[in-house]
Order: sequence, then structure tokens, then C-alpha cells
Amino acid sequence: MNNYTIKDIARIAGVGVTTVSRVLNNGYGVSKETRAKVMEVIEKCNYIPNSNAKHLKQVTSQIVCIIVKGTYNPFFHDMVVELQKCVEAEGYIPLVSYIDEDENEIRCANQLIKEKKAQGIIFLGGSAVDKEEELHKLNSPCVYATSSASDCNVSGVSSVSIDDCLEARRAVTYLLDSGHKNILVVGGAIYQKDLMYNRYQGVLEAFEERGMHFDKKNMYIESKFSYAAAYESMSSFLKLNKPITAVFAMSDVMAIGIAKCVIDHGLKVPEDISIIGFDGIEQAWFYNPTITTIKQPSVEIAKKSVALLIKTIRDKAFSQHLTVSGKLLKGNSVKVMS
Amino acid sequence: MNNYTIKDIARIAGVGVTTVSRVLNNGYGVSKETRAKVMEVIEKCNYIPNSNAKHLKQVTSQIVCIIVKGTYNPFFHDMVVELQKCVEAEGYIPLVSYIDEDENEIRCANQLIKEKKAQGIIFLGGSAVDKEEELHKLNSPCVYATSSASDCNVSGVSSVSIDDCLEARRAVTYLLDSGHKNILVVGGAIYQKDLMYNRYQGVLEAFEERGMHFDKKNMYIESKFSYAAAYESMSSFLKLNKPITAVFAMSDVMAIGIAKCVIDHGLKVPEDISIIGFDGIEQAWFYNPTITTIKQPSVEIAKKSVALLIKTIRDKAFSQHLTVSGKLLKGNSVKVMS
DNA sequence: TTGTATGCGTTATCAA
DNA sequence: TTGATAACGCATACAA
Repeated sequence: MNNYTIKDIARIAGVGVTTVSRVLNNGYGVSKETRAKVMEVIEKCNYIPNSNAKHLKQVTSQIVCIIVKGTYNPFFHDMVVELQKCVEAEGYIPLVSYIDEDENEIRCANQLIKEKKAQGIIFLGGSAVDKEEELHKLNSPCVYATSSASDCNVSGVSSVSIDDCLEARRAVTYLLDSGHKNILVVGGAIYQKDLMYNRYQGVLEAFEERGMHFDKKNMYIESKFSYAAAYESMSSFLKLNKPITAVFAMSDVMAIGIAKCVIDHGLKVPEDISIIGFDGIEQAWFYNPTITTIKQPSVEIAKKSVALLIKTIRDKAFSQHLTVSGKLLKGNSVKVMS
Repeated sequence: MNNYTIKDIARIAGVGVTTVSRVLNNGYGVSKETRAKVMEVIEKCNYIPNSNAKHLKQVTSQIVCIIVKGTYNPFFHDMVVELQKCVEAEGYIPLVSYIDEDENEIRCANQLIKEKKAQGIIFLGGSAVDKEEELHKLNSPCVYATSSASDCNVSGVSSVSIDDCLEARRAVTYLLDSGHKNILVVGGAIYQKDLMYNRYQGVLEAFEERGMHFDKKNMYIESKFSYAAAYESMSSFLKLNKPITAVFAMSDVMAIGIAKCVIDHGLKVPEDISIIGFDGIEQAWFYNPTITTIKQPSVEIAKKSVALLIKTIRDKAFSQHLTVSGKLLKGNSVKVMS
């Protein structure tokens, strides 16, 4: 394919390289005729500017990066779609980067800021816990979407999230209200101050509120966030023959894996075992039965995240932590006992 | 955060920039002591090379790009995971690029080859039909994974795919063998020589083989590839009250949307309406009931695609088009009548 | 084994 | 409104 450079275009169009650059970047100060002439050559040659050179030299851009941690999370997919829309609506260019679970998102952000001259970062997945120093060094506008950074007191760093503790409590309370007492909880590994930790606290609170005790040893199982892992965890649990009537899964993906496992064991959802999930992804809605879940308001989180980021881009010292409300989405996976 | 350049590192370590460059690129010709000293400074400064500058200057790389067309396709997700593994196993660095449905993948490939000095491209989604000229101009090793490019006679361009016609025929034949006669087919828009076109041909063949006629006008409905779109299409169809006992959906995502729709209408899968899907994604396997489907051998396709690409990188004129076999994965969504 | 100098393709500065 | 030229940070040819 062609390998035209800006110099070639300039030569062919009979103008200077600066003029071509101006045309490309919608810069002003180019006459209509010159612009038309240059555009024609660009089209004809099918010229594509080299973004390496562009970003190497460029000192600013209109780029906002969305860094997604965890290669496959259906909930994040919904979020990415919404975030892109919002970023574009603000006149910025969204740049989505998917990184592995074990990569350092702040390091990645730093690189994108230096190399692409990104004006701000939105983190999806990943946590601001114990990262004050790194974030301080980053010294750039960033927003944690769907996870709270309120404990992280760094200027320029904001967050928009649900109250994980409250929402998990909402889920478990709904099960308790529906007459369930033997409730299994399936979640991820619990680290201090972690998102999973908060959801777990919500479980405890829901029980305590009723003067009941949650038996973590027997009724909490840890699983990875995949259909297959949740299926396996549930399968092992069922072999123990412990009497349960309901499961709270800390993600919808887990909820679906668990539902399938229950069904494969000849039990019925929700007649024998009720299931409530978390996140509110499309797959849960289309599952059979529809999975009752706590919906995170993805559109609202996306809108507010971008709004905060824009504010921070304008005022580097800005910082705000918003909590939005989740919603119990009733499906058909929870049996209400009378 | 730091903004060290290679010059800073060289200065601090008391060596020349070339030496630092050598250390960074695992180049030989650096003494152990010098290397250790340089590495220490790099670590201490947390230095990250600027990839713009790197790629701008670099004339070659070990990068293989995977260009994924269509932002959300669970089947492609499985493929990407496998492809990445294979590329890494060959000692190359996989670089995944997600592009929109309406973007030009060859233009994107061209850019990545120029800017990242990518040695080869794997296309996922997108088609080689009527793109001989563009691919010829691209003049680089590329492989179409999951869609055939056998009609596209360009050296350096290979492909690995199933025989869409044959596999669709396999699906419909299975329905016919199971005693179904009134079969609804749900697929995408059909263009000449397209993947959907081939699957549609398979449908026709399956019917013809039995001396039957497929009534496209009444029994083919077009839908987008999403749960919601398939649900809606099916919902409209059900209102017509046409007698059907089975549905062949040209993707698993569609199959799930259709299944949910059927269930929501108070009908049972497979007792009232049987459903067979296509692709073999995890979600179909975990659905209730498990969706019977035609599984594309993603691991095999990934392995062979990468193998072909490596061959082409070594011999630019190489070109081969492989057809792999799909497999009927029996779930519980098809009723077998006796 | 090591260092110096050049240029990759672009944007930014400055002068015309 | 235009163009010549100097960076941007790095890899590479070549010299030492």
C-alpha cells in the first residue's frame, strides 16, 4: 500500500508541510483554495498520517483514555459502550485500552498520558485502594468508574460508584424478606477495603439487622468470575448436602453459572433454590429464568464519570466521589415464600 | 510521574544512549556489568520507553496484529484468547485492535503495519470478498480467521474457516432428521458470497436433499446479531401464528434471544419449539436448556491461523486456504421426534 | 564492547 | 496566509 508522508503530499500539492499539517488538524489560517487542493491530494493518495510521529511531537490532544481491567466482563462491556458515547458527546476522542487483571493500570495510564498526550483517564475495574502515592505521581485527571476511590485523597482523582455494601445488603435483605434463611453467598476473594469486602460487609449487615448470624465458614464460597468457575464451586458445594434455599452471587456471570449447576443437579430455580445476582447485565435478563439482580446504573455512572473527568481537566485540583443508587431488578429466579 | 528519556537514563548510568537501547532490546554486545548498571537505573527511575519514538524509528518488530471487527461478539472473544496464546507461543507479540463494524479493516491493517511495523495481521470478522485490490496493495502477510478468503486470489493472504454452507446444512439436516419440518431460519442480511449467504445455501441444500422446498418468504427472518434484536424478531414472528416446531439461528446469541422469547410467550424449549444455534459459545452451553449448536473449533482455527501466518511471514508469497470441520454439539434445545 | 551522529514523520515556532 | 526549520525520543549505521 502507499507510503506517502506529509512531505510527499506537500510536494504533490505544491505547498509546504506546515500547510498540510494545518489542513489535517483543521487548523485555521488556510485559504479555501489551498485547503481544497491539499484535501484532493490527500484523498487521491489515500494518505494516512503516522500517529507515532504525530503523538511524538504533539504536546496536547483531545484524547480521553478508558482503561478496562479484566479482558472479559460483560458488565464492563456495557459500561464501555456508554462511556464512549459520553466522551464523544463532550467533544473528546475516546481511546479504549484493555489490560490484563495483573497489569498495573496506573502505569498504563502514565504511558498513555505521555505517549498519546491523553487529557484524562477513566478506570474500569481496578481499585484506588492503597495507591495514593502512585496516583499522586500520575498527577493527571482520572476517574474510577464503578469502584469508589473516596478513601484515596488525591486531588484530580474522582470516582463514581454504587455503595457496594448497601447494595449487597439490599440483595440479601430481599432474600430474607422473601422468607429465605439458609443463604449461600458466592463471591470473589475478600481483601481489606476491597469491593468484594464491602459487598461481604453488606451481607453481614443484612443478617445482623435481623439478629441473625452469617456463618461464613460454611456459607461463603469463593470463586473466580466466570461461568465455569462458579459452576464448579457450586457443584462442590451441592455435594455437601447442606440445606440452602437461596444463593446470593456477587456477579451475574457467577449467578448464571450457579443457576445452570443447580438445574443440572435436577433442582429447580427458583422452586428449590433461589438465586440473586449482581450487576444487571443483559445475559442475566435473557437467562431462563430471568435472574433477579442488583442493577448498577451503567448509563448514570458513565455520564457522571465523564462529567467529573471534564471538570478535572478544566480544574486539575478538582476531586469528587459520587455514590449512585443501584436497583433491585426482579426476575424469576427468587421464590417468595408466604 | 517521571518523564525520563533514554538520554536521562544514559546520563545517570554514565553510558551512551546506544548502550541503553541495547539493554532495552535485549541486544547483544553489552557487558554483564554495564547491563546490570543500566538495568538498575531503569528500575530505579521506573523508566518506560516511549513507544511512539520506538516505532517511528524501528524498521521491524515482532508484532502480530489481531484485528477484531464487531465490538461485541462472544465467539470472537474465545477466538482472541486462543489466538493470543498461539501468537505468544511462536515468540511474537500479539496486539489486539477492536474496530467498529463499519470501519475498513484493511486500512486499519495498513496503518498498524506502517506504524507498529507489524509483521502480519489476523482478521477476525470482516471478509475478503471483493477486496483483492486492497489486499494486493496491502502486500503483507495476513490470515482471515473464521471466514474464508479462498475466492480471493492474492499471494500472502490465507484463511482458516469452517465450510459455512456445509455446517448450516448439518444443523438443518439434524432438525429434519429429528422430525422437524416447519423450520424457521433466523440469520443476518444476506449478501452475495457472504458468510450468511453460504449458511443460507446450506439451509437450501438440506431441504433440497429431501426433495423439500424452503419457503424463504415466510420462513426466513433477518435480525441483527444481538439478544434483544433476535428476541424482537422472534416476537413479531410468533404473532403471525405460523406453525413451526423448530428454529435454526445463525448464531448462538440469536439462539438465546429466540429461546427467551419463546419461553416468555409461554411455550417450552424444546417441547413446543426446538432451537439450534451456531458458533458454540460458552453462554449457549450454560443456557437453560443447553442450546444445541454447531461448534466452530476455535482452538483449531486459532492454531492453524497462526501457523499459516508464520509461514507467510517467512515466505511472503505463501497462501493457503484451510477448511476445518465444525461439530454438532447436542444440548437439550432440540426435541427428537420418533 | 561502547559511543556519536543521523533521521524516522510529524507538529510547533518563528519569520516572511 | 504561508513556509523553512527545529525539535519530539528513539534505533541504527558507523566509528572508535
